[in-house]
Amino acid sequence: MEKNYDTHRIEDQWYQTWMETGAFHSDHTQGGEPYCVMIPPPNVTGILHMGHALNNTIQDILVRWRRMEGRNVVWMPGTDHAGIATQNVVERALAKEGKTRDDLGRDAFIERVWQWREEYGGTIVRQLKRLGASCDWERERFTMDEGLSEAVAEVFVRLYNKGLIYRANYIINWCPRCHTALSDEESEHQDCVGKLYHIRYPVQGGAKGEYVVVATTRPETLLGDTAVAVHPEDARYADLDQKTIVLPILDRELRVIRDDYVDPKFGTGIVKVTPAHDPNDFEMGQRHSLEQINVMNGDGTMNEAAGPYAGMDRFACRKQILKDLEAQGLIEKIDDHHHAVGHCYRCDTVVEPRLSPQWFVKMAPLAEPALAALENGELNFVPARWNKVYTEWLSNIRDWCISRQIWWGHRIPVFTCTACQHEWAAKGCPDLCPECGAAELSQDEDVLDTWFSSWLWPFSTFGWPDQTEDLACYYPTQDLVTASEIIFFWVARMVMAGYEFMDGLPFDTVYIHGTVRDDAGKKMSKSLGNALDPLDVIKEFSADALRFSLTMLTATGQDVYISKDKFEIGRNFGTKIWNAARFIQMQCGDPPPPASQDSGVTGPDAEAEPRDVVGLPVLDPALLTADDRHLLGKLQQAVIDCSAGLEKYRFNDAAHVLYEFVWHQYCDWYVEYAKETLYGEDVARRNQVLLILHYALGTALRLLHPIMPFLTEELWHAMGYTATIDRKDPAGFIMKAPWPTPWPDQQLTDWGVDAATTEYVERKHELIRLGRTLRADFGIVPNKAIDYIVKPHDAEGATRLESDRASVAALLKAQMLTVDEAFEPPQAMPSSVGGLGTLYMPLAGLLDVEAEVARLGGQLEKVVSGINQITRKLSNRAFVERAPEAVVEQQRENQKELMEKRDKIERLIETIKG
RNA sequence: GGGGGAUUAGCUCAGUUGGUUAGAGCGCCUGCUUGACAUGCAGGAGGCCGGCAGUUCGAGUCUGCCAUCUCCCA
Repeated sequence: MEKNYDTHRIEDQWYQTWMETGAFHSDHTQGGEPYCVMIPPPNVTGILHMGHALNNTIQDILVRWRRMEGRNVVWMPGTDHAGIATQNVVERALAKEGKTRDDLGRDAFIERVWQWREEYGGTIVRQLKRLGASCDWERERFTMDEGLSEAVAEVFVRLYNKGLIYRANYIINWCPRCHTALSDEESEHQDCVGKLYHIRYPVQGGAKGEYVVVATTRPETLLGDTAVAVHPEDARYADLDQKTIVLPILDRELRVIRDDYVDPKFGTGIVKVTPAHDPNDFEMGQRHSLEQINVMNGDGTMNEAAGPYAGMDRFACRKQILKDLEAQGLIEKIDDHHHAVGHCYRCDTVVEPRLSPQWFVKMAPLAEPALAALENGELNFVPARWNKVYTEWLSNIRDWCISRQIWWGHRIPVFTCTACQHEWAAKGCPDLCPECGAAELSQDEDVLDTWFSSWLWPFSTFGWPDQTEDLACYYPTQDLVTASEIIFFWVARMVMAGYEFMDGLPFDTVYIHGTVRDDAGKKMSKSLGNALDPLDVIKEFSADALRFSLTMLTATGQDVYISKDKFEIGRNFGTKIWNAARFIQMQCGDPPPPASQDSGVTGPDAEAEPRDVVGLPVLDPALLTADDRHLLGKLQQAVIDCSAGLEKYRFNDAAHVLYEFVWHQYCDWYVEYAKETLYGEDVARRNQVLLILHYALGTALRLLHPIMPFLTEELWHAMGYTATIDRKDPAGFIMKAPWPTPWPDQQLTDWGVDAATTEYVERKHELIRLGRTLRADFGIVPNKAIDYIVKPHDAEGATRLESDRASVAALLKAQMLTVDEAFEPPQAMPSSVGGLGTLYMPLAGLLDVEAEVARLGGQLEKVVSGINQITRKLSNRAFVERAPEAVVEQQRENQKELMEKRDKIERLIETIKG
């Protein structure tokens, strides 16, 4: 093995091999319980960002883990057509050529978008591959594919015929830049400091100069006012009921209406009503049969109805109108005002509420089963707090505006007969009117919201409306992994579609992960310029490092704060594992492995026997030391804890378990103990230790594979843990190896892995640390050989230590280590008290008595404060009486132990003082 | 305005149903080119667990209020 491993070559090579061998593919003919995950389809215009990296790392962990467990796994990949975003991108490209989409015409423009997609649409998919995502790429889908388009049309026609789709003149969110309606979810509210303009509206027929004051944040909309409103019980304006108001500038006569909507405490308690430009005013207008006057064009300029302002941009108009009102003395005052303003989620333009004919889906009937799914426990969010968010939204659901005034997307399949005006929905391209048989038909010009195809993703991707065998096999899927931002956009709607069209929910668990932020807590975004490009991180650190670091740092559902140096965690860990493996291989004396022809990546010698690290290791209990047993116990615990972490979606816990086991238990302690044996003469012992080293490494590699797929696959082969020499044989892939399971208790008992041994080794570690600290405290360089004496506290410790002397001596770099239960220091010497015994470090020359007393005094202080705490508890009668027996007993034991330790330290101090 | 989340070591964060003397990584200090690894090894310092009440034998953990920061919805 090479001293440093070439991450990029290895990662590229393994991904290619996995792809070539179809390792990610499965279908209904494969055995095993199905396990299916639907990728949240990224936008085809998208570029991989850290959010994607986290999202897909988590999915890949789940998928690779379940695959190793023997499940029949499909991870369905694909992209969505991102109607508005993609159209924007292509329009921008056209603009550079000095053209608009209208110059091309609808068909040519769509052709152009497809071209763009062919050329650039694969970017994010390639990036996901760099990350190591084990998607079933043979199944890759696109929401504009023929099959998915058919599903969209099928669904539209069904809902239309059921009466759940309707067209209405309604106030929608209009993006004046994209020239299209947006759904409520696509209009993002941002807090803005605006102005609240208080404007005087003269009263008709009142005293001269009588006026009322209305407050508005959008003065330009007053041109569309058709009434003013007050609260029905607001006595202040009782005299207004018989009067009318004059709209400034246009001199339109306005009715005074009374409506509950008006908050008498806000502003002056009187509001202007603009039914065509405000959702609340629209509803008031409905209730009072008010005229709707649209004063704006689709591009945000004022139209003819705006009179003198026709043709001006809405914001220019606002300025001018204020100027004009000011000139007429009609501005009462202008206050600063904080409010939330809708912005287009694609282009960040201020959204304009606008009256226009749009298509809607009636959501209430669809929401019912989706709500029930949560209540009856069929559906679960992890973490559970998202249950409430989902429930709230569904309980107050509003109809979904699904029409978009753009060209790129699924065209609304509604046709109108020119002859008889019959309107109907149909799949495909009907030739004749079903009513009158005329051939002159027109199709609705609008296209559907992109999410109208995404909400069908869990079944349309398997060929629905055809009842395919794969659909029957994999639907419903199991886990959905996504971010909270799209619970409304996507998750809830998929559940609704599942019940409506598949008679059942599309997945049972929704894991919601946090948002990736920069280390200042800002959401990472391209426009803020704080984005870390995952591809750069992969280049600098490796995909494995990116994945491990993200996993380790992301606590369940919490936001994760990232900066570049965080990825050192994963890189360093990878290096550590590589070197541990390299060390073991060096001990085996295997001839240097030959470079394979194509990749130059090294593998095991063709002559070498494969090493089985999957089956039960054949260990001779008579040859096992306490350290061996301790490690086996720790390995067992790591297997249990790692699986438990994954089961509970606590990926950071799983990562921590593996990090702690590999780095600290395996490398820091076991490998160091092992060196004594490996460099020694006892061949039987040596083989035993090598077997454990290999076995533990092999098991750790399998546990790590879902998080760090590349490094583990490479080492699996380089270490010869596969039965096949051929690196392209899937049977030899770690990704196909079985997931480690705990040994039966009896096995551990047979090996002598028990609590007493584990505790002994923990205490031995403590003793070694004490010895090293003594060294450090007395300025003795680490490699200077010195003597130590241990005085064990009891006979059992004495026996264990005596037979284990060599291992302690080695790790203490001791020239001689004496175990002596009766030891009494002939002179004052540095010492420390541990759980196993008292450790002495004889020093040549005189000891600084005062300094040593102070040092031991420090230790004593800690112990005494511990005793005080426990004693306080135990002397509390209520505690002893009411706390569980086991807890009290534990405290008593701790107290006893600490007191013994205190006594020993005190005696040491006495001795030294002489 | 409604709802959620956060507040623990200098920094970034764990801490699952309340129960050992509260942990990790990074950073910091000291010493090490020890025959896997300086992307490393050994040792060390560093915490009134945001504040105030309450429940309890016992609170970082549960409840209420307050403060600060953040997100979602209107």
